[in-house]
Amino acid sequence: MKTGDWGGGFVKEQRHELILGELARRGAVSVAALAQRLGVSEATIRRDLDELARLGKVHRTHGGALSADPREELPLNLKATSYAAEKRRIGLAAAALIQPGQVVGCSGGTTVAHVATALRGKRVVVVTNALNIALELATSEEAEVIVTGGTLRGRSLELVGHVAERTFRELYVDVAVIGVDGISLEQGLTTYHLSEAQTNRVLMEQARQVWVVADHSKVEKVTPAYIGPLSRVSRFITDTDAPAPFLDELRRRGIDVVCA
Amino acid sequence: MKTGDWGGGFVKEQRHELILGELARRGAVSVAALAQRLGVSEATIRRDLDELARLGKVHRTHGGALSADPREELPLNLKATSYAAEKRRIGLAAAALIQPGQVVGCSGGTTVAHVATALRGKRVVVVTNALNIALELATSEEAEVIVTGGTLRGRSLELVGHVAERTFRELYVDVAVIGVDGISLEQGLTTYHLSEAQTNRVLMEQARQVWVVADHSKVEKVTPAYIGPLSRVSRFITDTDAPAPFLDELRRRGIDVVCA
DNA sequence: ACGCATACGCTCGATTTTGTTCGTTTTTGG
DNA sequence: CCAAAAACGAACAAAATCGAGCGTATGCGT
Repeated sequence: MKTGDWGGGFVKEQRHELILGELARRGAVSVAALAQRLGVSEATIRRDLDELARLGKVHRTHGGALSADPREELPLNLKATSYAAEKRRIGLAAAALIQPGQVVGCSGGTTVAHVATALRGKRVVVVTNALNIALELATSEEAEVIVTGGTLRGRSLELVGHVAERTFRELYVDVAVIGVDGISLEQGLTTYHLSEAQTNRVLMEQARQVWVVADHSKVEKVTPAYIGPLSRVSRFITDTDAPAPFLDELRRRGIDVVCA
Repeated sequence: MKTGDWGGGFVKEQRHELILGELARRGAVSVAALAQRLGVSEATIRRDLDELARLGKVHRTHGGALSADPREELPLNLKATSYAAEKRRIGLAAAALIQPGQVVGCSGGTTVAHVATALRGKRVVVVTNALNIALELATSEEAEVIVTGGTLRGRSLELVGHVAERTFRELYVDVAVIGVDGISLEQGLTTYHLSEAQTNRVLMEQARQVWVVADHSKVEKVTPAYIGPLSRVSRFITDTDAPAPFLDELRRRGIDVVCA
């Protein structure tokens, strides 16, 4: 088999990652759909599912599987997130722009988690209100991690509320890396949940520079909760599929745009 | 080696660098693709991958390799902990004694993590300084989780320091569930790390009741850092292999002993 | 120059993985 | 409740991959 071109040739473990990712996002998968999506026979998918079931990671059903371990639904498995490749590049690009010794504030979200992964090995201080970001850096010898504390917001693993905001206010950060669910010329930065938006806003206020990271699917999208205006953003890091006109307009407004 | 080539002549270290780079970028590599890309035989790639695997830098698979996930070293997989069965029973027993609506403070440690797992589905408020405990409850619809914040202490996933202690002091908990590395009649409660001991002590001070959970291997053991005296403990929950004389002495001192 | 160590490619039998076929079980839809 | 359709599991065959052994080349020190 010729592997290595694009995403056609997967080894078993990659399929498992993808299956778990699909499961984390949708909660259920079907044998037929996975077989087609991954370009392998249904027998192979059944064997994969059986193996994952033996490991207790999925709950097998007729025609597919359900997620078994509730923790699998958490955004901890970075390889399994949507646009994982793009986000990885974004993370690497963002981390490369961080100077040693700087204090970096990180909001939640899987894109920011990729930034955190790329920050491992760099001598930095990371302040975050997201447990998945803290977890990414927990095994780093170099990075120091400060968690804000706060009330845990279920699936997103973000800490919000009075405790989180107060801790953020006690600290000044060189760079705030903000993950958003929508970035729009008209509506600015938005996310899905009000409490997270509020916490992010506090982080932005404490930062010398505000960097926004988001894959192209977030561009020109507006979600319910308003975080802040584009005027506070000093840099936007996205992938190469982001529409050029949008990026040009950002540049015209003085924002440094990076395409990874 | 034929050095006269183009860029195809790599020495081992260069290949290793390139493999790790590719792995960091894509998350997975295949033997065949690497062999073609680097212009060497597949046998050489296998040797490279085996060597990198011995160094713990990659995770070997059939047909290629995945980037070694450093998160696997974290105490997140409860089933893989030592004395998992005993700890699970301890967790269930402890959780059964918690009343709905109570506020529970949880320290770190895998035994306490099992308590947290058993608390999922109960309507309680959990205050904790340990990320693994917060994660166990993140998907719970019933339990509310408050994380103290603080400086992340590497592998143990505990938050310590000024922020953690201040948040604890702001709250009163009905029950503090403390995990210890040693419990001794003479030396009281001990753990391995001073900072964690200090944080646990603050939690104990804020609790109406202090429960200690530990499997039998911790009994009559003393570890470097002192947490507090047995006199503050109101209940000790352990497994059935704990030595009876020790438990009798605890009972004599007015501690409620539960063997799960 | 010689010997030695290291790195590499090649071959070949063993192992793992995958696809296919076929009889059986489960689900679905009257 | 019954029959068609879908899904399953087991068995087998083909392909890919692996590991080990062996020979060769290159570099290095004596």
